[in-house]
Amino acid sequence: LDPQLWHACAGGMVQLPSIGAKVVYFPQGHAEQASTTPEFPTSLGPWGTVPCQVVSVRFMADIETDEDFARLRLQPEPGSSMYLNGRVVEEEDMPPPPRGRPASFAKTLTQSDANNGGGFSVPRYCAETIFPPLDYNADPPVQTVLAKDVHGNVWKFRHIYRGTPRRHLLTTGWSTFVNQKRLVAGDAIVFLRGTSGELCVGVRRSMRGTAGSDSSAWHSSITTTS
Amino acid sequence: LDPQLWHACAGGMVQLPSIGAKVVYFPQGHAEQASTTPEFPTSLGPWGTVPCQVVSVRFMADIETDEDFARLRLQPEPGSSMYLNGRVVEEEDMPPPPRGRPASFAKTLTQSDANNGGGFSVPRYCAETIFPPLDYNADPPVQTVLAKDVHGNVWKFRHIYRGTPRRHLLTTGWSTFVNQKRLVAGDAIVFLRGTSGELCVGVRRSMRGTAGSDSSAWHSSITTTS
DNA sequence: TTGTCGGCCGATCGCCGACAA
DNA sequence: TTGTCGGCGATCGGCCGACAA
Repeated sequence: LDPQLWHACAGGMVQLPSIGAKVVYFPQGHAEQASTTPEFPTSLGPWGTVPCQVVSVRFMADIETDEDFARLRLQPEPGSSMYLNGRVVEEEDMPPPPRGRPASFAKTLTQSDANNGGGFSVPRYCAETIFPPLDYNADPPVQTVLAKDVHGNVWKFRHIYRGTPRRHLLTTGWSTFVNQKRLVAGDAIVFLRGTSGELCVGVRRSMRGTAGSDSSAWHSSITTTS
Repeated sequence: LDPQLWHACAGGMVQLPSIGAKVVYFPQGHAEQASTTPEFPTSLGPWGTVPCQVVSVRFMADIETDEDFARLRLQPEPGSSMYLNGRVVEEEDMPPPPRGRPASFAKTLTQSDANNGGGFSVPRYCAETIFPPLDYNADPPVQTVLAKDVHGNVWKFRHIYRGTPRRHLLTTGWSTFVNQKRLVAGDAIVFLRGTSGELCVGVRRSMRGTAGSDSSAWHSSITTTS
């Protein structure tokens, strides 16, 4: 999964430790998610913590909801009571953290965007900087836009520039996308132009609703050490 | 669950032993359904069987597919190696097996029945003997038919007698039923008039399709002794 | 008697510009 | 610049009798 798209969907508040970073693992954070209370070794660190080192980071997304999450593999530090052995673990081939962020744009869906029968009102900035260039000499200016989601599925949208005053809209293909992704007003959509030039699309769901559901409500159990 | 509706859905080929009947249990039959191979006591009866007596029979239906099944509680016979003790087990309050079968009718759905946009062509015999009496003086003769499924849910159908030549049809409400129950051509529908006079409806799905699925492909592991 | 078909009518979907925030 | 609305044309669901198996 493309780390750029992952970060664009996760939002600017989300920061992940790099490979090799020293972190502190709170088993209690995971235990609160478990259905049965697990047993912990008695001698842990202060407040039941485990000093660790990040050995791998995987960017993933829920197959159902597209919800972003990351799987971090941790190696307990030699000094800790949880230290197992010094075996070498595989590192994922991950591009160096991009300095200049790729061109991306996020918009929270309005009622008109989410309503069936409506299209998607594309903010001008998004259409002009993220979407493929549109031939404004045509009447009306129209093109087909292809965008790949986190699973690699390609979605097809009709992008038209029309109305008085003129505005950018996604029409045909949009309602299918909304229905398949089960988007509602308040959810956000992310468009991103990758370094390879291809257009990607992601979703970020609003908080209300799925609390108590299966795959939601995960909170980080890791804190980065200074 | 009404035993009459259960038998109507299961079909005439299905016979269940009565309470108190002597049966032979084949653990191997169940073992083939298990994900892991279970361990059996070494000294079973011939071919690994267990002589038993039926102590309870429960008529049940899958909450998702309406598929009929029965739960039989067995007591190993005192002579068998599996005999545990002589404790009394509860008997379900079950009406005595009805001698004269209640009025019921089953029809395999045609393409026209299962197609969206189509209604359900009611065989004359079913309409005249199972459905509530229709006022043929009205023009057209129309009534609302209510039928209860295995879960107690009530379904509403518009029953009309029309066309040239005249025939009985279910129109409004039918497509909703087909969609909710996910019926396709080849599946069967059962109408039954219970002894209390109320109309019931059940489904019997065709064999092809769900093989390999979760709740299907159960075969009996019990044989009645002579 | 009843399965399938085409006709037809109404409901819904979805594209459009008008307007105003 | 863009969110919402009413209009309206295309499509679809679904009720109908005709016809034939």
